[in-house]
Amino acid sequence: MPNEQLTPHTQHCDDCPIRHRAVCARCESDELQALEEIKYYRTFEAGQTVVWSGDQMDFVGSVVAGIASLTQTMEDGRTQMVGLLLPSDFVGRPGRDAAAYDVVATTELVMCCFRKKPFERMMLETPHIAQRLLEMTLDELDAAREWMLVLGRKTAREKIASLLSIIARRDASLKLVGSKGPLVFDLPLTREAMADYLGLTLETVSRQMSALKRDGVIQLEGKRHVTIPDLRRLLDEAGDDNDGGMMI
Amino acid sequence: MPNEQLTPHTQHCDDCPIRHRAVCARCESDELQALEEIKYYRTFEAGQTVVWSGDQMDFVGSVVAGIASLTQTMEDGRTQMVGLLLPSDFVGRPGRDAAAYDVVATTELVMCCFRKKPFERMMLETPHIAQRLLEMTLDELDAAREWMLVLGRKTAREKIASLLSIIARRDASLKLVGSKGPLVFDLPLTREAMADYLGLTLETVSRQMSALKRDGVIQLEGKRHVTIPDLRRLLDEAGDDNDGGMMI
DNA sequence: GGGTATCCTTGACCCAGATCAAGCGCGAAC
DNA sequence: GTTCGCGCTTGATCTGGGTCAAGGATACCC
Repeated sequence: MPNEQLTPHTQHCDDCPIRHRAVCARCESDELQALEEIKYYRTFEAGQTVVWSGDQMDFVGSVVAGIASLTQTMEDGRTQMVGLLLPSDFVGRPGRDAAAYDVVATTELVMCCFRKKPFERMMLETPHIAQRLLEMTLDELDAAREWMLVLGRKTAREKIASLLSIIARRDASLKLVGSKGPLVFDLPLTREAMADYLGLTLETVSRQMSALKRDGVIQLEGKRHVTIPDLRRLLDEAGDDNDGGMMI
Repeated sequence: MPNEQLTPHTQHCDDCPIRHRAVCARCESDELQALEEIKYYRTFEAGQTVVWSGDQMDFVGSVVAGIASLTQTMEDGRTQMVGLLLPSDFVGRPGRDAAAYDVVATTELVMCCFRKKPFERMMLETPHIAQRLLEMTLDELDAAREWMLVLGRKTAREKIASLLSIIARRDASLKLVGSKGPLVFDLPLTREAMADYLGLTLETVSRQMSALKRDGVIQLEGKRHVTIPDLRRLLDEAGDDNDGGMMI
């Protein structure tokens, strides 16, 4: 049963929801047209694997709607999520054949894919694409490094608060909500996925979520619906010196 | 008292030791000449800070010799190293004014700096530079993600083994040593710096180094001089499924 | 209605690594 | 020589988060 919100975007770049944020953000209309010729859409259900680490990848692409995760696994089964892919994020690496990570659809997912070879050719000819990809990759590198601080030095409580504030912020930015008033959103991750992202066990995630609820930092309805009455407070709990200015 | 090895490289790009690996790797000779006009060298002593997080940065540049570290600090003093910058690695982000991290010289350090504004202008005109920077940034992103697995899921012993194998490998690649025979190198990091990189305390680092020595995985002369009799063994200890093929 | 599967919570206990503390080795300064 | 300081090691103890185990809540299916 395909979600109504997810199906309409399978046509023209002009009315694509990620038009101004994805790799194609800087493209002129003729460049878009060229992209349109090598693109195709794919959808995945929650839980489906998009690519397996080590597999041949003959496409790269953008997340149009939904959330995917990038995961690394050790032989003994320990796993670490190394990236959360939100709408407009880029998947795959031009110039590389095999996928370096497992990519899994965390929610229902729509991707705009480009055949790899033609895309690589276009990158050489179209500076606008390479420029935008560089910018996005630098942003991701910053995010990865911020996450290294979370993984290496923060307590379980701070880790949870960090994750919640990241999700709250990007949610507010998508909904274009001002920074005033309580933030409300649905957690797109299971407790286990949160644990994999934070380098914790799911039991610890559950306990700390309960603790933050008990202390009034968050409110929970059901297991997934979260209200943040005071973002400032949450950011303090996360240990961020950051003032929470929506810097997107 | 400047080190003999470090001074000679302050002249022409042609005999620069990182000519074929740095941002300039793909540049033609005319492009190099343009770069040469906006470049200057700076040297730092071990322990000196190159830039403070948040400070205005009016240059970007490459590490020519020595090692620098990228560090993030929380208000309460907890610190996490988020990158180890080796010769040819790039420092700074085009299009950003303020430094996002502290950059500290871990050993004596030589940097080839470019004035930021002219460099940014060149990047737009010279695809070879932007292309190479993209490639390097993607590599760094992979390294950061590999490190997220280390920080999030590995034990102290595995963390130490992971760090040693990274240093051993890049050292072998610089010295162009074959993968046969024991690897020998000097640790460029104090125990405290290792701890900051690995998300551990320096006591734990010390204990695990002693344990790896006791178990014959490494040999130590003094505190810094390390011999790896069997790289395969070290990689097993690191929990890497990786077969250690020198992929540089 | 009952069965069962998934996701989550909570409790009891344990252990890897943090913390606190003492002391070693060695080079530099005097 | 002695003293100092720094980087490191090692021991004793503590504790945050892991592990093991037992349910609870909700949804779906028969």
